Amino acid sequence: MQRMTRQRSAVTEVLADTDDFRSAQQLHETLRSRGHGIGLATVYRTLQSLADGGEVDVLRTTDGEAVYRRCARREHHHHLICRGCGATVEIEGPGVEAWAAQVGAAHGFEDIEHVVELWGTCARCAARAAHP
Amino acid sequence: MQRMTRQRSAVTEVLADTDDFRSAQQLHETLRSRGHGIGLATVYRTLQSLADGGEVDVLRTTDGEAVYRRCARREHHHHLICRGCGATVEIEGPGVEAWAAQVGAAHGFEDIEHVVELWGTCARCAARAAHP
DNA sequence: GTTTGTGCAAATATTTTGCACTTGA
DNA sequence: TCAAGTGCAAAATATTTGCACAAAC
Repeated sequence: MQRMTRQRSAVTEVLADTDDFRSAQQLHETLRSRGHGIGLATVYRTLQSLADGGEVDVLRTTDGEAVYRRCARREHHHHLICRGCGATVEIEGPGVEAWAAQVGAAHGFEDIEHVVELWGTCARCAARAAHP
Repeated sequence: MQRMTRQRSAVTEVLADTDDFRSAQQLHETLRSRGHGIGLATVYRTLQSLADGGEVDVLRTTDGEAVYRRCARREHHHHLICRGCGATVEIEGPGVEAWAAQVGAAHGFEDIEHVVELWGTCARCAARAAHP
């Protein structure tokens, strides 16, 4: 129930080529520029399916756009992301998982999920901003 | 440079009446139902201005909608939010601030900002889901 | 009286969906 | 074969913006 199509492999290939979080639109542009004919809707559908399968991480930028990334670790983890270029570092929050579950339970909440992400400006982008 | 209009006070009043995160659309509906004639655009503009002034907290739901809430504490803090009804509990992450700044700096990032939010289903919503 | 705020409608932007057509297994 | 995937255009959402008008100070 998951066919390997030309489009699906093109998407995973592009995702494999970068370490950064990218929006569906950006990925679509990249795909087109590499000569793959692919519809924007298909990019969205594929990303959603990859996300459902846990093959990519999804998160929201501060202005609500969804960004995607294939992640090295399959276990749940967190990121430090550059607002300027999307460069990403996988990080781990010591004890975050346990803390989240415990705090949630303490207030009678179920199905706890936590969002822990760090945003900043990476050294390169900071330098570029300093002397443009 | 910040006039107190009928609309602005209506918005802050509604925000004062709830402890939960609410979307601009929900707030607009509430306002209309209370008889305040107010445009949706004005609700958005007012919320943005309140957020800029640090008078309300803004965050994004998993599906990208912005939700707003007037918060008890002015200092930066975190929340445990019910996906069902928006009920919110203010929480504190012991050492989160320091941890975020330190991790960011360790990777050469500047202007570090962190997003730490817990989402779950509150007891009431869980019960409602169990026997509808 | 001037400047800021508002309403409405139109513009943006992002993501989803209906449907006829392709294609992979 | 034939269910699952795709493209395109249209729809649905969420939010922003231009502009004429109203209101606050």
